[in-house]
Amino acid sequence: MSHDVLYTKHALNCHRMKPALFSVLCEIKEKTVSSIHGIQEVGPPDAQLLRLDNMLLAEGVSRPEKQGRGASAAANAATPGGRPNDSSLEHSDYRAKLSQIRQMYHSELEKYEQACREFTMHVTNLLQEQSRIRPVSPAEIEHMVGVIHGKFQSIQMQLKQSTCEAVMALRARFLDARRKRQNFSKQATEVLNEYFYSHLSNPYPSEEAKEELARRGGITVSQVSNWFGNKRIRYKKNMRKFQEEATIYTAKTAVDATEVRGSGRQASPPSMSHSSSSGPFPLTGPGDALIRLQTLACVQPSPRGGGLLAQVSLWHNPKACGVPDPVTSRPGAPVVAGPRDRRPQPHRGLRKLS
DNA sequence: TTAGATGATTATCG
DNA sequence: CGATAATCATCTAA
Repeated sequence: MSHDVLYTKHALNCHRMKPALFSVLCEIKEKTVSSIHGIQEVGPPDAQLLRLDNMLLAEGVSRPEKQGRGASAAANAATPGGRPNDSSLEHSDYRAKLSQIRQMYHSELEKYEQACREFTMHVTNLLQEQSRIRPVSPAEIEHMVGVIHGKFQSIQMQLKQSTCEAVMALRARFLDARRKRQNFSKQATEVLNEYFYSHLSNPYPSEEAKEELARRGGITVSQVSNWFGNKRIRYKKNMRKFQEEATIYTAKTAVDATEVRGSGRQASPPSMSHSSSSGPFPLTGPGDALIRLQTLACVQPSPRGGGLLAQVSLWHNPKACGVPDPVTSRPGAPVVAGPRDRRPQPHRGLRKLS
């Protein structure tokens, strides 16, 4: 059958009317060429594609499949605070999964490019073949190639899109700090509680105090802020739960004070290199004793409502002492929406990758 | 295995 | 912007 094709083609090429046919085709083409040029839809500016490319590059999914075997393992230092802060194990897990994604991405990309090349070649050959029968300008071939590349590029964009989503999910999975929360060290909680209970009347450390606490506890300043935020709210929520802790730490500071005052200093306060004007920490204010009295007042069983002392203002908020009001608080009440409108919160995790 | 403790995040307010 | 209140997700002791 291919003989037939070859034969007809050959016959056509040698036909005596061929030049005439060719010129007619040229004429028709001349009329329709404007419409071809009209289809100049070559491309959206591709801001989206650019963003995807940038992100893939930033995540290390694109080009350089770095093979840093051997030397990279030793380069894992401790956090500035002190503890080793693990992360090498999960980090390797993360990198393994990222590498998997990258492999998939590259193999798919390679497949697409291969297919694109083959298809382009095929079409080009076809057009060149036809150019002997009908007029086909190089610009037209160029245009066809451009169209093909555009199509394949849109396919690649889908690939990049899904790869980006996979990487984002991976990042969210591993980088969400809540997923690998670690309790603070004894030292850190000690330092924080010490400050909190010796400043019960105003447990709002200044920025410098936060830095100092962070340094002494081996944690970050924002962790100090988080801790104080949590502590204030939870202490206020029910103070009876913290009574024991309070007595422990207030007693501790009291003992420390007497020790320091009595024998010069035998138990050296943890390295106060920071002898600024305000000193390490301000001494206990006169209001703290009162607060402790409030605590004790709340602790008393006092079966009917909180004690009278419980109404004294605590920090900024004049209400709420440890004992929840039996009238207004309904532990078993149907919590449909709660006092705060929590929306469905779609896609927890895609935040925070700037 | 589970309930409570706890560090971090989110939404909202001044 | 920092504080608060609620909530999430993990850790830990029983």
